[in-house]
Parts: sequence; C-alpha cells; structure tokens
Amino acid sequence: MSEIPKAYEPQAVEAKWYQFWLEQKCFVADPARVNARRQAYSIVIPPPNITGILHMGHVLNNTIQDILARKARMDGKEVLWLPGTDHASISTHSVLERELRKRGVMKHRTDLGREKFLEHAWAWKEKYGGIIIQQLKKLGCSCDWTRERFTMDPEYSRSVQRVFVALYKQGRIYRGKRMVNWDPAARTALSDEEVEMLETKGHLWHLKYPLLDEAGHPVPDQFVVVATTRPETMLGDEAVAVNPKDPRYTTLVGRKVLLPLQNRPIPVIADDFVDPKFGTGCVKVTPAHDPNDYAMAQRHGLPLTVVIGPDGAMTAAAGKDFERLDRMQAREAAVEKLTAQGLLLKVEDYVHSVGHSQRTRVPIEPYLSEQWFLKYPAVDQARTCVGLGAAVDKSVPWVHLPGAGACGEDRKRLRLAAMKLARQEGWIGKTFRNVDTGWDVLLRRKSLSHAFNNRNAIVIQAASVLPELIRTAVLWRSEPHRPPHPRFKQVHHLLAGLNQAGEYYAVPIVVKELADGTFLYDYKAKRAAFGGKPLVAHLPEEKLGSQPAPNVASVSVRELLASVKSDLGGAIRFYPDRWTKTYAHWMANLQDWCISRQLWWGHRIPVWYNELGRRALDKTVLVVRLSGQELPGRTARDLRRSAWRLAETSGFLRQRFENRDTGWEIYVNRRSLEHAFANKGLANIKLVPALPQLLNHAVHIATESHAPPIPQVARVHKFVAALQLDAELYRVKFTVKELRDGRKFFDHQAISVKGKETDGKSPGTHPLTGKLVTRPASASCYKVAEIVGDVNSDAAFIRCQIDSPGEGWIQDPDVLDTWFSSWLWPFATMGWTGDREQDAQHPTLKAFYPTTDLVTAPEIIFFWVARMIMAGYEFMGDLPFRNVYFTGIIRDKQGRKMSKSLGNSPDPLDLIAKYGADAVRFGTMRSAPLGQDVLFDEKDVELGRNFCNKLWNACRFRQMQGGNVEGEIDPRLLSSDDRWILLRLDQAICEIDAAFAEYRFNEIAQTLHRFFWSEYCDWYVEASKAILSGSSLTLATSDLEHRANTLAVIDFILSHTLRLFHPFLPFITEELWHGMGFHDDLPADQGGRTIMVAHWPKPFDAAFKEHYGLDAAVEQFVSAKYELVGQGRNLRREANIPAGKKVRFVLKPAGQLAAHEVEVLKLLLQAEKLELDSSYPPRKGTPVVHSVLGELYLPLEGLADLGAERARLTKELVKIDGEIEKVQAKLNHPAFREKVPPAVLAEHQKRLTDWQAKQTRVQQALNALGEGSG
RNA sequence: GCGCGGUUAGCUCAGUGGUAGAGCACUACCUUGACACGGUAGGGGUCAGAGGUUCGAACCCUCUAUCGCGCACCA
Repeated sequence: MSEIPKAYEPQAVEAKWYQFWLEQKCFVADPARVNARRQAYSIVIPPPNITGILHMGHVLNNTIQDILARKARMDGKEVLWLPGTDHASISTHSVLERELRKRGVMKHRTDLGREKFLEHAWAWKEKYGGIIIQQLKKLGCSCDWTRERFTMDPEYSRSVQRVFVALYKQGRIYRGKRMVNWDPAARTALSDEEVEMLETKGHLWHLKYPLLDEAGHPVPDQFVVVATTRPETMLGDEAVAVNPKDPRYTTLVGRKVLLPLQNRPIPVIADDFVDPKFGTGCVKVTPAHDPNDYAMAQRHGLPLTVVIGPDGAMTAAAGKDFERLDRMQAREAAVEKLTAQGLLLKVEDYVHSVGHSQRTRVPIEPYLSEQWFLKYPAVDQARTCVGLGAAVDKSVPWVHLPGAGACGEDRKRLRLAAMKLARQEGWIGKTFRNVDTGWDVLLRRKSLSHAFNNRNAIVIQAASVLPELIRTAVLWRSEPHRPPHPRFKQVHHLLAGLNQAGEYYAVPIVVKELADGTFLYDYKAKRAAFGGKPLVAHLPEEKLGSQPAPNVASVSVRELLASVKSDLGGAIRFYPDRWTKTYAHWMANLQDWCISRQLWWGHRIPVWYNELGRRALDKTVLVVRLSGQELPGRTARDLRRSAWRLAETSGFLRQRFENRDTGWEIYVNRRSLEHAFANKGLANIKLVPALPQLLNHAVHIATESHAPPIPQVARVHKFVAALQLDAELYRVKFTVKELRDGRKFFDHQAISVKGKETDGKSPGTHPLTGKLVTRPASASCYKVAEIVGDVNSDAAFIRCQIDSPGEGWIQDPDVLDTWFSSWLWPFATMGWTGDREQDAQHPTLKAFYPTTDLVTAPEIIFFWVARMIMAGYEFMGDLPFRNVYFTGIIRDKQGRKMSKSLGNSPDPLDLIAKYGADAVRFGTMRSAPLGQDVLFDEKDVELGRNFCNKLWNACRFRQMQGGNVEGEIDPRLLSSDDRWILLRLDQAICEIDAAFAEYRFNEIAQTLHRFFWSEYCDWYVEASKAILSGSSLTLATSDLEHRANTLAVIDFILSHTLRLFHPFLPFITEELWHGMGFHDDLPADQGGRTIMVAHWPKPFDAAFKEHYGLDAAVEQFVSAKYELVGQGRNLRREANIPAGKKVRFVLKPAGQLAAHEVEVLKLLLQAEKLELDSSYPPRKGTPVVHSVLGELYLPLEGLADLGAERARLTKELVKIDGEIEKVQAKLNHPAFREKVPPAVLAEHQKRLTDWQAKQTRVQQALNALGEGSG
C-alpha cells in the first residue's frame, strides 16, 4: 500500500469525513435510544454571537466540547451536543448601524424606523449570522445540526416571553424610575455587569460657589469650595452637601450658595454620605446625573434637573450657552467660563475608575430613566447547589469529646456499645435543634446503625457528644434529592468539628429532609488534616491549649472542608473549583437585574399599554364628595339589602346616566349592583348615594375586546372616578360591559388611594393626605394619573401577555437584555413549553435535561452561568447542568488578550487550512492546562501537525509490512518488547481515564504524545524491526509466526491508539481507522461504520495481564535493556562516531540473554555486530558502560584515547557520587528509618545499592585505565 | 481596601510530600526502506526570596517581593 502519501494531507481527508458523518447522521441525538443501559450525555453550546467570527477562544471552547461529546459516544452514551447562536442585541446594533451609516442608508436608526431597521437586521442575520456555525464545522465539531437553535427563533422567542410573563405575574418583574447605566452611544440602558470600570486619568476641579446672605445677595469673598471630576454636571446641581458632624461647616447648613453659570440659589444640606476627609469636605449634588447624589436628593427632597440628554448632549436645562453641546465639549466650556469668572480655585491631576460600556467602549452616563427590573428567582437553590456554598466563611465550634475509650476493635461490638450508649442517654427518637438552621434533627436507630457501618472508631466515640454535634453543625450545602427515594425531598450537608485529646475530626452530617418536614440524619467522622498531616499542627496555640476547653475553640468551615471535600461533591461542580468562590460572592450580593434595553433588535418586552388609558391619565376627574350618610345595617348582607333599597327608592335602578366623558348612556341594574357589593370594602356600599354623579363624571380609560364565554358582551370598557369620604380618597373603577345590542351595563369597585412609589424600590403606601383639605370643596379635581396610583398593579392600563390584548393596546418599545434569553438556553432549546406535565413528557427534555457538562469562560459566570442555574431551578425545577468547565483566556505570546483591534488573533481558519483541523485541536489542547490562561503560539499548532504526521507515518509503516490485519496474538510468541508496549498502553489508558475524570485535557494530550511518540515509535517500533525486517529474518516457519505475531501486536496497539486519539484528532483517526482496515469485522454500531462509536479502550484486567504475561519483571527487564541502549549510544557519541556509521560492540552479559534480545540490542545500537563474550579481555582504555544486563564495550580501532575515556568515567563517577551522597544523607538521618513508610524506605535502600553497584563498576573501569595521562 | 491566581530550563508551561519534567529553541552528528513535519546524543534549573512544619518541601503553613485578574470605593 505504498500509494499512501509520505506526509499527511489533511484538507481532502477532513472534507470527506465531515461529509460522511453528516450523511450517516452520526451527530444526531435520538432520545428514543436512551435507556437504563444507554445513558444520555448532553451539552449545550454557549451560543456564539451572530456578529462574531471564529476566534481562538471559540477553538479552545468548542474543541473541549467536541472532545467530551466524542468521548461520551465512544463510552456508549447517547450524545446530544446542541448548537446555536445568540442574537446579541447591542453587538448587532453596533455592527449593523455602522454598516448602514457607511452605506448612507441612515444617520441614526430613528431615520429608518423600527420596522425597516428590523428588516435590515434580519437580512443581515440571514447573510452573516451562520458564518460562525460553518466555521465550527471546519473544526470538526460534532453538533447535532438538526437541532440548531437561534435565540430569536419563533419557538425560542415564545419561551422568552412566557418566562417574562410568568415572572411578572409572580411580582418579580417591576418597572421603576432609577438611576441606570446609560450608554449614550447605543442609547440604551445597561445592566451593572455590562459596565467595565477602567482606570482613567482625569482631573479634580475645585470650584468656588459664592455664599449668599439671608437676602440672597453674594457675601463678598465668601465661597464654598467643591471638588468634582465632572465640571459639566454643575449645571444640574441642586445643593451642596456637607457632613453633619463636620465642625467646619455646621454654620453653613441651611444657608444658600449661588450656583455659578446658572445663577441659581441652591441650599447647603447636611448628609452622612459626605466624607469630610475627601477634598474640601463639600460635595456638589447633581441629583439627575450621579447615583449617590440621586440618593441624597431623595433624602432631602431636591428637584431633579436633567442637563445631559440620552444622546450625551446637553439639554435646554443646561442653559443657552451649553445646549446641544456634547458632554465633553460642555466640560471644556464650563471650565473656561468658570475660569473667566475667577471661580476655578485649582485643578489637580486625578486617577479614578470610570465605568465604560463593554460594547461601545464609551463612558457610561448615570441616567435617570424608567426601566424594567427583575428580582432573581430560585436564589436560595442557586446559592447552595454550587460547590461549597456560602457557608464556607462560617466557623464551627470544636466539640470536645472526653476520652471515652473505644470498646475493642471489633466493629460490631463497637456499634452495639454505641447503640447502648445512645439508648441509655435516651437519644434515640429524640430531636435536637440545630443552632445554625433552626431545624429539629431526629436521631433514629436506623441512621445510627448506618453511620456505624462506616469504618472509623471515632464515629463510635463521637456518639457520646452526638447531640452537641448536631446542634452546632453548620449547613454548607443543600441539594435536591433524586430518585430512587421518593420520600426524601432534599439532602443537606452539615459539618461539625470534633476534638478528642488534641486530635481533630471533621464530622460531615448528612441530613435527609422528608416530605413531611422531618429531618433524619446520618454521619461519619474523618480526621481533619491537611496534606496528610493532622490539623493540630496548623492551628494556633490558643485554639488548642494542652487540654482544650470544651466548645471554646472554633475553626472555619473552609479549614474543616479541606479534609473532607473530596468525599462530598456539590450538585453542580466547577472545574477548577476556585470559581465557586467568585460565584458565591456574586450570589451573596445580588442586585436586581435591569432587563430592558432601548433597542429594537431583540425580544420585545411583552407588556402592553392602553393608549386610550394613557391619554386618559392626563384628564382630570371631579372628586365626588360623599356626605357621611350611613346606610343601616351591620353585616355585609344587611348593608347590601339597604343599598338596593336606597337605589330603588332613589330611582337608580334601570335608570340610564349619561357619562360626560363618552356621552354614553350607562344602565344601572340590580345585578351589577349586587356584584359590586360582593367586593370587600364598605366604601362600595357607602358610595351608593353618590352613584349617579360618579357615573356622570367618570373618565374612560380603556377599552378591550371581551373574550368568550359571554357572547352577548361585545367589549369591556374601564372607567375611573374619584370619591371622597371624610378625608379618605377612593378610586372608583367601573367596568362597563357593552352588549351587542349597544346597551351598556356597569359594575364597580372602590379602592382607597395610595401614593405612587417614591423611593424607587418598594411601592410604598403614601396616602395623598397632603392634597386633601379637611373639608374639600366638592369641585376639587385630580388628575386621573394621580388617583390611579401604581400603574403596575392596574390591569386597566398595562397588560403583561405574549399576544396583543387587542386594538388600542401598544407594546412596550424596549427589548430585553440578550442575557434574558440566554439564561433559558439549556431548556428553551429542547422544546420547553412551561407546562410542567407536558415538559416532563417531552422526549428531548426528558432524556437530555439536565445537561451533563457546560464549557464556558469564567468572565460570564454572572452574565450567564449563575442566571442559567436560577432559571433552571425556577422553570424546570432542576439544575441545568452538573459540571461546569471554565476555560482560560487565550492570549498571544506576549500575554495580551487576543482582540480584533490589536490584530494579534490568528484566524483559526487560516491555521486549519495551513495545518489541518486536527493539528489546531491537538496543539491548542496540549497547551491549555485546566484553569490557566493560554499563551497561544503557532508553534503549538505546528507541534500538532507534526504529531499527526507521525501518526500517519507510523500507520504507513505498518501497512508496508503487509500481512493479516489484526491477527490473533499468541501469548507464547510475545517478545519482551511486545509485553512492554502492552504494559505502556495499559498505563496510558489508565492515565487518560484519570485525566478525563478531572477534565485535564492537556495531561491527556501529553500522555498521548508520550505514549505514542516516545514509547511506541521511538522504542517499540524500532525494536520490532528486529523481527519485521531484521537481518536474521529467514523464511523459517517460526520466524514467520513471530513476524505475524508482532504485526498482531502492532495492530492491537494502533487500533487502541486510534480510538484513544479520536476525540482529539477526529479526522485523521477516522481516515486511518478505515485505511488500516480496523473497522472490518466490527458491527456497524461498534466501529464498523465509523470510529466515532468504536468502544473506548478499557484498562487491562488481571486475567488479561496474566494471559499475556504482563508483569513488573518484563517492565524492569525492558527498561534495563533500553537504558543499556541509551548508554551504548552515548558511548558512540563520546567516541565521536558518526551516527550513520555501523560499529562493533562487545557485551559481557550478566546472565542469560536470548538471541532475539541480542538482535534487538544490535539493531537499536546501530551495531554492525554485537558480540557476546563473557570473558572478553578489553584493551586498556576501551570505553565501557555497566548495566544490569552486563558490561558493554565499544572496542575502538587504533589507539584508544585513554584521557577521553578517563574524563568520561570521572564525570560519570562524580554524578554517581552525588546521587549516593543524597540518598545516604537521607538514610543516615536517625528519624528517617523510624518514621518513613516501609515502601519508601525499601525504595531508598534499593536506590542506594544500585548507585553503589554502579559506582564500583565505574571505579573499577577507571582503575583499569591506570594512573596518569595515557 | 477585599478576594483570586501566577512566579519551575533561553521561551511557553506541566508537575501537590519521596531521584526536577515536556514542547519549542540551542549544540553536535545523521537524508538509514515509516516519518527531515524525521532520528540519535547532549548542554541548560539553589523550582521568586525568607522563615516554619516534616525523617524528607518545588509541593503544606507564615511573611515578603513581584506580575496579572476580579470586586468594592472614588465628589
């Protein structure tokens, strides 16, 4: 098969196999194939932006995902790797708007209007949005492309909106006027997470504000000096603040200063916020343009003057001189004018952090605007499910255990003794309240006996302090309990510390929460130690004392956990786990999430406003005053009856009243009255006398189409009126039902009026008392807006629902933060409907949710990971993934972040074209250790290419040998080299499995590299040439048998190697798998069709090793052989023998040596001849090396160079002496022999003997050379 | 200010108590029938510094230096 090219050419191979995999539907996940024996494995791609193109970060991230997915398939799992893209509101806006401006289509998006703009956006998305997906295919990603999703797919969008509506209904979403982070370039609000603080060199301007006297005239030469970094904001100043405790300024408080440029008097106020030590201790207060100033303004009732508009330009309020200036120009202008007026005291250089928009890079403007906010759901679950939870910073007291001795070694007897103790003390069946959680934890016989099944006598000793342990244990994690124990709702992990005579134990207590609310416990004690050493060594003296006092010492949970962490994993684990801290920190300091963006591309907020209602808000309603007339009756029923009577006698019933606002005639009938009175609130009854008037004066605020099931009703109209009873003001809401015949019946409800939300946080209850006079004139009027109060709660004006409520309703113009769609990614991509029962039956969700792994960057722990966890718990009732792997950041050789602007990011597609996808994958993975940033170097890819080439040629070599493919291996014919390489393979498989379990991909890559290159190619293949093509090869049957057997071993190794390599190098392994014919005899679904689903190699079991004679002796022998070869080659080099020259070696063997071994040695030594001679008399000065297998001489022709040989031996001797000295020093240490583990001691002794033997031999050789120069 | 990570060969980095490692680069030799995208041999390290724990420390603890990252504050 010599047609195989000499070097691997990836391009054609990659295209061919990717096409093949797609055609054969190898990436398609089928939930129907998932069952008890075939587990599901799932992973959702972190959806790349549609604006993005593939960069090295994607390569790293997606290669890892592909490796995980391919490995899982080979493990026999049903794999779903779900791909897709993210619509990326702000990015898309910025890219698209730039392009449209460049093309001259528009100046600002408002020129186009929303609809036109979105047309452009969709067109752009269709054209460019799929680029990155195509690029991932080039990388070999095995995503199920049939399930590709986009966050703005109709189905996905509906999920986003469904979630919004659900959270809105829970009261978690609210609208509020707040100081938000405003991006003046994109003209939108941003969440706190999207703001990047950048150190900025600026100035601190000290401004002089003239002090005014009582009459409002400036006092000559008296100023208040304030310092600011943003002089342009002074135009919106409303006060100067000082600290109330600052003695310098107490006399100033309450006086006024003149705001320069605006020539407006503003007050001096006192507020604790002011730090007297900073600057002059006086602060200018700009309520509309600084979050802290805004808070102060709220406290002091200051007005808000907006001087900077949403586009970053000054408003009219800034004054004629500044209006329309950009904020930076305004700064210069203000400074200039102040300087001219002599009001600028000084300017200092000042370095401070300024918030910048992550997307547009412009400085953030604090801006007062109305936005939507979300109070995060499922926070508690999200907080406790990851890693160690928040409890790690707590401390637990040491519970002191008196030296209650163990009752012998027998575990059963110990258990009985402990049970007896527990019974005697009356603990069994008793509950103990945990101080940390307040729970009552129940002590049961069964849990006690379970605990004692664990090894460790301390558990039994701890029985005597059980109640205390349970009481003082700290909760550090809760996780949902899974089947098969449906009785258990939740599992909690608690941790306590135990001290017995200076020994410290961590006691993890597992508490199971039952559905009925009881808590049962189980526990196990483990010696608390660090790095194998007792904790006692690490605790400060005062915590211990020689006889520790009970319960005084305490230790942090973190310290205790260090010793038990490995036992107890969180429901979600982070790799590397240090990110759990970052996560916990953020979860502990959650701020409500600003989810609205003033953009068009994205999910429009599913909130509808009633246009008529909004217009009606500006109308005024007459307050109808109700005399204090009481209706007779005490119970609601009595009252209702008398109300009807009154209505009847007053002639209201069946009467029509003309409404002044609409001109309609509204009927009062008995029925509607009855319904109204069924509402709680005496006001309903009391207002009956005022009813005609209310109906006349009510203002129409909303019309909506009526939904079935009352076919006679065509529409529903909402009216509002105001009613005053004594000093209480009521809002009266009328629902007017318009029948199809045109008649209108009413229904009504009165609610006492509360104020609007004022503090921006919780809608408070602020009765409008100030506005009501004690005896108001009956003609007093209020704006509808005022009496309607909190709009959020009033369904008359605002609706939260996915589809339009009907004509007259207009949708909120804002879109949602892109992350508000991304946080649903793990389930919204799988067909989520929001209906629990339906979702539970959905095949995809059922089989693949929760997902197994998530691979992402640590920068988006807050943006994405944490939010996905909360959404998962909230909407699926379960976590979204079990493991999160955080990649490092890819940097360039200089350590700089790769970025477009620096131009230091190589285009991965160029690399793939140049080196092949496998090379890019392997090179990247080899240089990307867990949790560290990656300094990318093209050399890494070159290494990958070289490696592929090596693999290619090794297989090529095998093919050139011919023979049967994958013949039977006969253990009787195995050479020592065969056995050795099988052992090395086993070792490699074990190492790789262990590394996979910990997501240490660079270690896997290194192991693969070492095994294949350094062990298989460098040693085994070379050695096997003795049989395959050695000079002694004859056509004798035995030789041919050996040859076939060697080929069988090679095939065995290669077929395993290809499978081990497949997740990293999918293309070349598939090509070789077929090229070598390894697929031939396999069933289609086990590697017959594709290596993708070939079985993942397993470590050899004992029977296999015994059958093939794989033991430590072989390993030692072959190691010694190769060491001898190394030494022999070194002799050649020292003697300056050219590499290509064949020489004669003589071996004085130490024992029996098979002819085959001699042949191998000869080959590896590049020897013309290797003579075996046990009585070889070397000429004086003949270079020699000594090994376990014997002495190897390199007889030289002509005069031996005695000096060179002496120098060589002396050098070796020095090295040996050094080693001996080191080992001996250790062994001579008196404590060493006593304390060291026996295995280590033996190992050291052997090392010493070996070196000493070597020393003797080298010394002898040196002596044989004689003294002096020769 | 708080927290996290790093400091190991010329470069990039592995290594988590028991003989200091890899790749690249370097030096010398070798185009040998798998592979020059290769082979063989070699040089090169007080594991940032100091102290401590230990029989034993690159590894655990404390401190220092230094670089990087994140959070908070910033008038």
